[in-house]
Amino acid sequence: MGGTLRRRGYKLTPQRRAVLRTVALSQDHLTPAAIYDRVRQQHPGIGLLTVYRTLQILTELGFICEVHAGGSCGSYIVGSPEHHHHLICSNCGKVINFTGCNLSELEQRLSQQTGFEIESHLLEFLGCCRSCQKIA
Amino acid sequence: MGGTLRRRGYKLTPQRRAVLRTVALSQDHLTPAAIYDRVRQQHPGIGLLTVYRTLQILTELGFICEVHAGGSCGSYIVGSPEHHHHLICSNCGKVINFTGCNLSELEQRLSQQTGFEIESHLLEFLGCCRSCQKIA
DNA sequence: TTGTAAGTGAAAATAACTTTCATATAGATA
DNA sequence: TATCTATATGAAAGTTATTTTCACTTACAA
Repeated sequence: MGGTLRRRGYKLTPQRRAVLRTVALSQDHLTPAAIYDRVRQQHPGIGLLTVYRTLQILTELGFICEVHAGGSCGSYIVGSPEHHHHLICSNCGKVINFTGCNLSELEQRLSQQTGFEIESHLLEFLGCCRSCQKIA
Repeated sequence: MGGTLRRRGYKLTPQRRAVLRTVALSQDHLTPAAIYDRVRQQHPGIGLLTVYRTLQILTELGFICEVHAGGSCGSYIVGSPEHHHHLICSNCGKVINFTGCNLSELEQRLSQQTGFEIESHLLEFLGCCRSCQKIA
């Protein structure tokens, strides 16, 4: 983490470490406010503003990802540099990362049909995880 | 529109008609505030609150869709009852609807691998439309 | 035509996020 | 290791987005 930050001109501060740690330790996606609450338990002085700033940088660097499906807009989950997507439990918020979306064929078709130059895609699945199925 | 609303216990008011009309006439995705501004030109008395409420109902009924990709969270575009997805121009915001996402194979694989019961998916492409390519 | 469930708009409240700025600190460099 | 400076921090205030409450109004079923 330190290396990646420094390479981009950012510094590795205890606050940033704490924010990433908090997101990484959570199974489910968290809002900035929820992250703030958790980080404060270990790091009482931190400001919500620092959390916002840090989330932005960590997203930019690919350490974390924002999720959208199921009203989760503006929540964050730990990420990985490789291209991947999210499968989100609509009940408990648990997120599973997966790779192999295989959308290049569809992208080509769309590009041909519309003349768009395709840059990226957003793909998320919403479902009910095994433990929530048992409860329901 | 009226029939669908009534069937669900909603009423067809001039405000609702105006909001849908505004979204439907736009090529690109609009925020609630932008919709409010446009609707007000034809319908000065309308409140922003009514716009919010209407957007919620129209989304629920499938007349409009919310888009997410490229920081467009909380913007709306006209929709259609059939299953479809969006291709969004990252420059001008223009949205094209398309069908045939063909994700059932991937859904099955994920379901098997994770035990999730998959409910839905969110798929959006971001690109640069033909007219914006010329300008750039 | 009338009754009523649903809808509206105003105002205020809350939530989400950003700006500004003085102070503090990571970490490069001497 | 000490110093220096670009970057980061936190407090406070400001802005934007969204929701709640409530008294009044209206669509539309009977």
